[in-house]
Amino acid sequence: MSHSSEEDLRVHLLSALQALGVENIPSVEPILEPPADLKFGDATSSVALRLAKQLKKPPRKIADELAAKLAGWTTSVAGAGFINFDFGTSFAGGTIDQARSGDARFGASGFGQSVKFLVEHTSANPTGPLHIAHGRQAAIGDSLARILAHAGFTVGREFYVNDAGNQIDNLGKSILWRYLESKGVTFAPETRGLDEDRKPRVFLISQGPGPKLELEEKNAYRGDYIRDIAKRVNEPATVVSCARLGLEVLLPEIRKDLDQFRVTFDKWSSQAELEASGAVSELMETLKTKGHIQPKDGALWITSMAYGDTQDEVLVKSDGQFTYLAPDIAYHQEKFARGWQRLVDLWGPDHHAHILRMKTALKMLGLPHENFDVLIVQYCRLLKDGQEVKMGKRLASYVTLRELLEEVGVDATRWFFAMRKTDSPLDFDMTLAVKQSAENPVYYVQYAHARIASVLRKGRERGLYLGPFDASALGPEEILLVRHVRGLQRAVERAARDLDPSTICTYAHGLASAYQHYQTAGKNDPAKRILIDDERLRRARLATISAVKVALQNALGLVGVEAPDRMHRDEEE
RNA sequence: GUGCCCGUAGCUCAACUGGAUAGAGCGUUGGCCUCCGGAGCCAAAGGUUGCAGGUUCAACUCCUGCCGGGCAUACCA
Repeated sequence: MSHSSEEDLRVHLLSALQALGVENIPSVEPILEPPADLKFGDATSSVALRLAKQLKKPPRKIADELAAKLAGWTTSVAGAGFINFDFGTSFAGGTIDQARSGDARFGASGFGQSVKFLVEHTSANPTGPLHIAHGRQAAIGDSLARILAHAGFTVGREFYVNDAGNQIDNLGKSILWRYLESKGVTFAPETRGLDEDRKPRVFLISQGPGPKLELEEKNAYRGDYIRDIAKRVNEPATVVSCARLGLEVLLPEIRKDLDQFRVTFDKWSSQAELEASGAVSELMETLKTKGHIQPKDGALWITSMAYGDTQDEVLVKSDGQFTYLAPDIAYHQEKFARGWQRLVDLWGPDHHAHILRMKTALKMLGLPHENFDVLIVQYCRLLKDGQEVKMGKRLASYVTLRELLEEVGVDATRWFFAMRKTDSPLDFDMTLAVKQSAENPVYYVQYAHARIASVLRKGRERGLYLGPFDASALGPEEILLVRHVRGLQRAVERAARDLDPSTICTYAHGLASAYQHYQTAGKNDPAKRILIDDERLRRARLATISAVKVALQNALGLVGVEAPDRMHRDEEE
């Protein structure tokens, strides 16, 4: 019982291996692993399987020999030759203490070694309200930042504001268009030339006297919010002044939505400011000096193909304007310059092809491109009444994040977005989420937390003692639960390593399920009730479930979901 | 054409980077509330992990080749 840590076991196991005459131990690592199933024990080793060839003995025989040399440890040999270790009740008791005293920090880890890790996400064009695809990016990006921080990284969260470029010009034109309309100016469509798809380009042209405005129809923002902003336009109205007004109105709205969604940022980086600082021009000079720029057809291209990219791309258009790529490269260069050691961006699937381009550009600049990752957050299909709702910023009808939150709530929305791997498309069935909200998986986890809170509450109401406990009173059912609790740290580390918040959802659901099973067992068997008369057992059980409560609360917190102490079902009909 | 991603139960997805009997939810069928919250639990049914080879003690996982699907391949951002 004196041996309680994995480190101790590892040391013993190593000497046991040497005693068996094993050479080159690194070749059979890992010698200790988490068990495939928690009922097997606290740790497991499959070295015997890997040593069979080297030692020319059957795995089970090797396992038996190893186990015999591990005096003081509770071992069992199972399956093809696995050695399982049971660390006993005092170890479990220690985990409970850690959970209860660690509180919000429980499950944290030194995995990240304080490496400075910057998460850039959402970065929606400030040309309209956030819609569902942005919501998914925000949910995943924010959860990822929370997870990385818990895993021991020093984390920054940044929103890149695309407040320069064509789309801002189109925003200004769209507002001016609606403003002029409200002043009685009429617009007539006019067809001119062909676009890249060989379809006619249609322009809206202002008629009659007064200021002239031409707006390509497909570039027009048409939402009602444009009309609302147009009502606030002051003279003299220009495309530039309208664009500025649009940004002044829309950015705070975006911020407000994200705030309500429990998503916060440390910095809002402005593309316009970046360009004004001269960083983009400097970047162009650097690339030219290094010989990575080539003029073609009046434009300036980055010769990324020479660095293994699949194609070159334009940085400066023939009209002298930057494409989005030039400032974006400068922005990433700046992130490293500000001291961030690892970068992760969350992008929409339409940016897929640009991952390689950005990595190549960073490589050309001599920056650590291997420390730059992009998560493609796949589109989210919104279903309503069994029909797919078409989305798109330039369509008049789409569902905004705000509308979604009003109908479904923050908790369910955040969970739903985080529960799937980022790279897989997601079907969000709104009708189901609203009408049958009780079946949403997030409630299952929250319910487990509320049930624990309820039992603890009952205990207090009856004046029962909830303090220190005797770990030796922990039974197999409690030990199993505690092993689940202890798994939080590992789940956090995995999620951080894979940059995948869904790992936490899977973990939380598993823990909730284990708890529901545990508590329900007491329904059929009074000897298994938590609030049992036997004080020694009762204290140990209350301590166990309060540790489960901490783990559930922290796991939910990592994906931005609240852990309520009470839940009330809305009666239907 | 090229480059990425994906084929696992009727449906939506897991499977802790190569380990033990491939697991959950929804749906279907059958049980469980005088009792710590039934938003729950238990049980049944449902699988040749797209196909064919290969690597090895061990393959959903790695390699090769097919088949099928998705996305991307603008002087837009």
